[in-house]
Amino acid sequence: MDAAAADAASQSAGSAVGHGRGRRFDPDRRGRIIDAALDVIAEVGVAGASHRKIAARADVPLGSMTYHFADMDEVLRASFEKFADTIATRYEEWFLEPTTADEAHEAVVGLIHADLLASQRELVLTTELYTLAARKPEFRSLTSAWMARSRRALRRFFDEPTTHMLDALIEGLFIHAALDTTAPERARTVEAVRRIVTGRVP
Amino acid sequence: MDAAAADAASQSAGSAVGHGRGRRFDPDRRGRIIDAALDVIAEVGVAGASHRKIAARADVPLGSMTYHFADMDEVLRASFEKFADTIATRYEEWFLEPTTADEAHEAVVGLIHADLLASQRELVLTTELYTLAARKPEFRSLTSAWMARSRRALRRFFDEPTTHMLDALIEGLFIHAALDTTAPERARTVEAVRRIVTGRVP
Amino acid sequence: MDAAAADAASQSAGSAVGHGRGRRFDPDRRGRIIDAALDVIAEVGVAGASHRKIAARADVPLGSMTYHFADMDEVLRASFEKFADTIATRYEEWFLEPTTADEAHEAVVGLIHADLLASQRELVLTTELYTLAARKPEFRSLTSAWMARSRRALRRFFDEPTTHMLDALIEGLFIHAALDTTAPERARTVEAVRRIVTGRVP
Amino acid sequence: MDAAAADAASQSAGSAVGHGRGRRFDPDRRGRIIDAALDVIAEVGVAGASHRKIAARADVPLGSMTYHFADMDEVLRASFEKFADTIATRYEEWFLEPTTADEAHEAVVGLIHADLLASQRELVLTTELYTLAARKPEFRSLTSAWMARSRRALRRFFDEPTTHMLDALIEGLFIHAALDTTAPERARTVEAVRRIVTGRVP
DNA sequence: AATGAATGAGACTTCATTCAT
DNA sequence: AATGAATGAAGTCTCATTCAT
Repeated sequence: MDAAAADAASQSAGSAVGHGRGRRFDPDRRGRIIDAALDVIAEVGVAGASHRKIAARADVPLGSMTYHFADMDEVLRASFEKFADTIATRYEEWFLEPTTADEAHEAVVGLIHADLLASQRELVLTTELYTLAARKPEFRSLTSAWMARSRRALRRFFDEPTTHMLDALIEGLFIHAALDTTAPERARTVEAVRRIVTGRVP
Repeated sequence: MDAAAADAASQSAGSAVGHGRGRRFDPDRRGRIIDAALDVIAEVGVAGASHRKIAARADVPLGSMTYHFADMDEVLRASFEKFADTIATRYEEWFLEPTTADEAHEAVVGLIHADLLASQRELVLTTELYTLAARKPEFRSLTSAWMARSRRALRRFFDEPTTHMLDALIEGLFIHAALDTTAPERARTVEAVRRIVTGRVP
Repeated sequence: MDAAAADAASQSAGSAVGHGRGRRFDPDRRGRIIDAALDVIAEVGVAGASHRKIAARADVPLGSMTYHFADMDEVLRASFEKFADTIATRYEEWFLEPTTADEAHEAVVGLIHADLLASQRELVLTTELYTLAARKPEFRSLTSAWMARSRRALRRFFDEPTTHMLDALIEGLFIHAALDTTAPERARTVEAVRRIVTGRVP
Repeated sequence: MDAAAADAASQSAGSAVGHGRGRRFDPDRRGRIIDAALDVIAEVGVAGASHRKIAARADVPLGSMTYHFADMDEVLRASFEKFADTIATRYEEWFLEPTTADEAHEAVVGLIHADLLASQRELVLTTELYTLAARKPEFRSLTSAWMARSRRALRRFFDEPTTHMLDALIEGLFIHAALDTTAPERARTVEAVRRIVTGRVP
């Protein structure tokens, strides 16, 4: 279907405009390549992603890949930049709603048990990014900035140290929920968050 | 190297004649391939690992790879099995020393700030395994078993729910310490652990 | 199941006899290899057949292949020898029944429209043998002997020249029936045989 | 046809520069690969043919093979398409000359005893194609179309049923002549054709 | 007599990148 | 500015055969 669509497009473009060359104006081709890259990575991993697959998915000529991005690393960087931005934005929006610390507490629990856990795609992309960042320090600016935004969102409700602890706890609960074969218990999440949040004085 | 291995083999064979089914020349070739695979993965990632590279590193013929492992996935599975076992064992040993909850508390903090953080290799291998597990459920038995062993080690000192929370907190602190560009503060780790551990009653 | 069966067999042999070695008495191992080879060739062609596949199908150790047969060509030769013999025998039996030329005429038509056409396996093996014989003269002794037996069966009812013509006609009708996408018409077969058989004088 | 078109294209490209899409360096590379493939198949069979051998024979880089053909099956299909077309064309030309049924009768006999039999290469390629068609229905469109063209050539001289019978007889005589170790007798061929052709009334 | 272990060669295929246009 | 064609390198995997037992 992708191929057929491409054919149809180039043919109709050819007959209508009489230009011979494929699509002339494609203002967001770069953006489409990035979206396609994330799709491909979600499906086959950074390990399995290739110029060809991404180009095919984006319905873009293969030569276009190296035209827009010097090499694969640049594709990865741009893609994960967008991914981290998307998730961080969602995170921020998630914490726009609550107004009290108690509501924020609820929101944190919900974050782990409702939202993120649901999406296989985002779990995979997140761990792929972590792997990249673990290996290549230049990707840590992405993870670092992402964490900073997460904490800023929490900071509205909690003091600075609590924010850090809570952010780490969320991370750990999320990872374990995702990679453990036994389902997490919500009550435990509630309690853990409570301990971090209210444990201020011994 | 081949020569050395062969020598060793023939010697051990010599000492225990008629042992029965011992491999003829290279008794631990499988094991050496696994070690080599972990080295290669640590260096270039699952994405960059290949039969060729692993075989070269293990100093075995290329054909030996698919003789010992049906396909790449089997190599990965065996390698990460060993890796997870190694780390889990170390974790257990780490918690053999403390005898009181307070000492255990210290040990937890030390775990994050002293030991694991130090090793780039282990950070990388851990995230690679997480990525694999995120994508392929069959790898989750590894991560799941690993987590179970970690919790069992903690269980000597803490009740069941606290064990779970603490384990998740450790995970999160570890990940954030590794992927954040700003160094973690030890005091915050101490305090976070304290809140989880002593937060038993509101 | 093949694997399971093999396991079970070797285990029970081991525990009952305490011999350690795999099956001791396997008087018709050669024959089983040949049968397996024909199965494999029918499935994946001479092109796709390999020692490994045949050994696996025969439930025989790989090393057993080169023990019983010097090389692949010998396997092929023995296998097609058996195949040609099987088919020729069936052919002979087919012509044991008719007693008059008219009945033989019927039998010829039935041969093409009922029997051989039905079996995909035999069609495939036949063409594989023809291909082998076309390329390697040493396989022509097989095809030649097969044809001779076919003609001898027909010779009971027809004179020598007619026998040759009829045999060729049967071959051609069979091939065309098999490789044409439009089904053959029985009436035409009947008429063709009639012309060959009764066309003795102009 | 491919070859002709390509030639025309490269010539016109030379005479009318800027024609647009002419291939850059090797206008009929695809065609040359096909020819090489037929050579290789004729020599070592479909079983022995490989990308490497064909590429070497065509003097093109190995990577060029999968660039022009998605996989080996596509190479085979294109090659046998060309082969069947070549032979069918020759067949048609062979029957362009005779004008009477008697001359056609002569031509049929000559076909078997003079022309096709002579060429080991064509015998081999023919049986290889039959083998392919026997196994894979998608190759039967080739054999089927080939037969249809043969019959059309005969149809000029004989009625429809006779055409079918004659075509099958030719096939059978050809196969048997090729795969029998005893040479066929021309007189018998003459007589067989006569019986089919003149056998109209009993 | 028989076989499990082992391996180098080579199978098909995918790939990132170059190049001429 | 943009791209279709092309290719050498490397990918995974299968194979026939050898070898020590």
